[in-house]
Amino acid sequence: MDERLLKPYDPKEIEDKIYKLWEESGFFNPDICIEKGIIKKDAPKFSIVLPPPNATGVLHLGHVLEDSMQDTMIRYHRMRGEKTLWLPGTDHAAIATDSKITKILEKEGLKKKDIGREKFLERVNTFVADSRKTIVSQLRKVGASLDWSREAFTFDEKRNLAVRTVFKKMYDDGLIYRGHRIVNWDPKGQTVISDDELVYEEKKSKFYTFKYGPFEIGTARPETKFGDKYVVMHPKDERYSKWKHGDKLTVEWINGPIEATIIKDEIIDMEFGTGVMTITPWHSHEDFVLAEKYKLDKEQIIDKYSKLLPIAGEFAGMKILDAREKIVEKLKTKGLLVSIDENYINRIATAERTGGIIEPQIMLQWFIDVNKKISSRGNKTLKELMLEPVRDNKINILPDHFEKVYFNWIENLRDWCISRQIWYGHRIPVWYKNKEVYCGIETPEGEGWIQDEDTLDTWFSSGLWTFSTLGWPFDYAHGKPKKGSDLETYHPTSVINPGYEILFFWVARMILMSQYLIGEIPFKVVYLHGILRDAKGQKFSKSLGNGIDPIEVINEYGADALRMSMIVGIGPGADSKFDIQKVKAYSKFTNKIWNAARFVLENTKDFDSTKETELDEEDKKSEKELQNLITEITKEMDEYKFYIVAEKLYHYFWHTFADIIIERSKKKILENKNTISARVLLLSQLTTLLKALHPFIPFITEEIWSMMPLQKDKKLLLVEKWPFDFAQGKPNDN
RNA sequence: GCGCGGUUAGCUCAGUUGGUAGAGCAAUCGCUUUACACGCGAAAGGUCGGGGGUUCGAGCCCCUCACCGCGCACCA
Repeated sequence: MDERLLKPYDPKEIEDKIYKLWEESGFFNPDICIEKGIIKKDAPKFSIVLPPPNATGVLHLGHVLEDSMQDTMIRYHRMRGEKTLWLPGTDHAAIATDSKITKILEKEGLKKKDIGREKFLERVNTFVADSRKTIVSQLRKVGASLDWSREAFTFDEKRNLAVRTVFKKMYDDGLIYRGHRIVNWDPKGQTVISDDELVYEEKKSKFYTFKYGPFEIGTARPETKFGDKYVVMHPKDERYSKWKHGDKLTVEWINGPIEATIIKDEIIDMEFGTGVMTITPWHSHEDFVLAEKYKLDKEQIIDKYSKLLPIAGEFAGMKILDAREKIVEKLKTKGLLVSIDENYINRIATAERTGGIIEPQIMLQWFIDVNKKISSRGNKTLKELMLEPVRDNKINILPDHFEKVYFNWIENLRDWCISRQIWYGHRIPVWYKNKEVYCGIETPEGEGWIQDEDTLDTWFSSGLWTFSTLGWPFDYAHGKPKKGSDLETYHPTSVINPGYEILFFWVARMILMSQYLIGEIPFKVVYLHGILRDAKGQKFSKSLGNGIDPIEVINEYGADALRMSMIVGIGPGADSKFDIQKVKAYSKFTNKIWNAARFVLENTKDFDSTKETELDEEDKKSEKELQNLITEITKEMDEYKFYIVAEKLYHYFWHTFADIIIERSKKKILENKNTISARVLLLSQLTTLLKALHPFIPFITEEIWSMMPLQKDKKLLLVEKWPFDFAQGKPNDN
């Protein structure tokens, strides 16, 4: 017997070695599989692009969950003999990375502004390069069978070209425009962010009621009220029926009298407060809409640094939070304060990445118009292009109920603000010279052109990921992928497997970009996974200090055990709790497999299974039972029910193969009765089970496979055939 | 306010088209049985959140209530 089996199972000893073996075989690359005759050239294809981890940090357990699922799918399809591509990459994560480096600099006592754009970007690039190396090595540790020859980065040369190309096309189609709109300004990060990057926090705050001429108005933000000169009420509110739309009156306000205008609009909720409000169009989204509707004046009150502007008079230059109480004090002195409600719950918008309190501002920014009809796409809007494939089931979202969530998001979608005032990211490919504006893929010829300072929302480049990774440049002139390119072969991809929290950020944007640019869906199935929490059900976070390094877990229990714990019992879209006990349990399972293999190999040495294959009745029955299981799980694999398959295999291996079949064989061998039948069955079952288990626990199955006394042209288990004959619709005979 | 999940054994969760409730972990009892004590065997544990309905039959379908979680909108 193989010496390796004499020792107890130690994953640490074999996993790195096995991964190297796989990598050296080249079989992660489908081209090599075809070249070496492993996979037929005309085989069906199966492709997944890895959701690129942010190049700001290290892999966490949530990544491992994602990677385990995808690797399981990829390995299953590769074993089915399909042209299987799993494409790796990392994400430059513009804002997240920019703010991370800014924080690191701050610790060194340096300010972004002081070191300048160029130096800053150098720092970022060094950091990102390191981070990417770490991530890549971690992915190997998990056993991810990614085709490293195709590794991409959302901010490398090719992806940058893709970004510029798409930007220009959208610009030429009039989908990208620059304009003054109300946006979410993050004073802390000093950039604009999109609606999706907001996080709302509920906070108890004071709600003030002030006298405003004959009316009483409420506000939680007195510091925005300096320029309020429009009083809005519901046209049907009888309390105010004596006032007509457009009436003017003079009211005493913070810094003296103001001429106010009455506006009647149904936006007002008569039940709320006094049923009267004043508006601040520059710093409130709803007020802005109203101001646009009636063409009202808009005036800026607060600057980019959250300080009051000269309109605030004596308060000018003060930080808004410092000014608030003082303004209230002044109004009180003037006899204009009516009441203060201390128990008001305010929802405050904050920036996801920096935590800064958002100040709505009217600013000149770049947007993508989601409601403009696109002639090259059958006069459909981007909204429609996003909606249709999901509605028409060309794209299947799992679990199903997220389709409703997706529709709900699209219905409420506004134009997408894509410009950011940070330095790290794809530069907007627009140049200015005096009043001339040039948008192009390359820098314009001639002197004096100055490029737009802004960078793009990181999700702009992420949105291109399914196709920017597959053989860009694209045949732009014909709007088609180039012949024989990866794009033609592997797009649309088969599955995308992100967490549901980025359904809008990413999945929707990929559908938008792919539908618009190449007129094709980016993927057929969206298999959403849930959030992985700690054993108590809390989110993993730095502030809680509950992070667990996956590499430490792998070092202790093995990647197989960790992977198994991430698959079993975790259905699509379901949040799950990480419990080290579960990993421990599956490390026992790998140990069990190891020992069962030891028994089988010990009892089948010098045994030629090809000679005599007659099984006795009970062994035939067992063989049939396993075949039934294979048929069952093959169907379930195709239905994305990995969480059930993994459990069934676990259960069969342990409680049927080990507990019944091995025990029965001991008796037969001991009594020297039907020993051939017993041995044949042991080998055949182990062979089938190793294959079926390989997508889930690739390391240990590969290691045992290498010791199996099978035919001479034995391949790596990685590329062995899945034990089901799809042509005949029944399990393979071994 | 609109919408979506969840509530099943002490814990974590499965439960496919409705047909006498399942797994893992934990806990109990007994085992050095020659692959494995990271083991083996045995037993124990649930009125499937409450109420109502459809059905010969409901964890599963319908209605309703409660609690937990999430998304979106409003928030003067």
